[in-house]
Amino acid sequence: MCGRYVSARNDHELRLLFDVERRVGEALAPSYNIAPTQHVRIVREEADGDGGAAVREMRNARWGLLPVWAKDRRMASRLINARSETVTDKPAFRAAAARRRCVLPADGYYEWQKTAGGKVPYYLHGPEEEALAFAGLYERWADPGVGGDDPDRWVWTCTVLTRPASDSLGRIHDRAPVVLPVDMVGDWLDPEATAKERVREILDAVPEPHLVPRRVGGAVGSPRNNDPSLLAEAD
DNA sequence: CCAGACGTTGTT
DNA sequence: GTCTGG
DNA sequence: CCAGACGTTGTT
DNA sequence: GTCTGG
Repeated sequence: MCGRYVSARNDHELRLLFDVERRVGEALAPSYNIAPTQHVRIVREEADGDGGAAVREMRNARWGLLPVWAKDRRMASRLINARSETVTDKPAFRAAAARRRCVLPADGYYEWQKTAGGKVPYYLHGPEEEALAFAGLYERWADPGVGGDDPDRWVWTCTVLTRPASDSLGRIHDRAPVVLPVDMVGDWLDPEATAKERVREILDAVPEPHLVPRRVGGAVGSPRNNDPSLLAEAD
């Protein structure tokens, strides 16, 4: 699965990598230890009302989806992942699966392998440390505790899709994030693709990612630790 | 009809 | 919001 | 995901 | 043990 990840490139590099036309909101610092509920960068497309090309934008969102009906923020930390097998049907996700798909730019993610001796953290990353595109969903949640004219009323939230882990990754953990190949990002973000069958078709076409595991130190456990040394191989 | 859930992971 | 369970 | 808290009363 | 916060 994916409960902690790394997105260490700056806004400028991500804009180039993901063909982002506009940046909405303030730049976000790179992070080597993103935890649920924190702000992350997402890439999405805003449909052009006149049938023209959609505008691809990058903005910030909180990690942990809040469906429109959530009464408060507490649900978010349990909706950090959505199973790709059922995402088009589950009440919490299906509206977003049809109309609010996004990508979460990443470099890799952390996974804790359960062993007899305890939990062992790994960092899983792309070959050649290439950038990854996690398939995600987002929502705009109206905070009932904030007045109707306050811009803080609208909270953008997001979640990462998961899938069964491939055999090699399965030795560490049985679920993995859905990683989109570069040439599938456009399909995933297309706001015109709203049919459940089309969304399923795209997901079913995502190939198994080739990710490289690296054992890392225990410091990654605390979200307060956040620097490049977290990625270093442990002995 | 209204009330209550709506999710994932992991562990048992 | 929408579905399920009572 | 892991880490860290987990409570009340009353007073400032 | 279980929930909340990051």
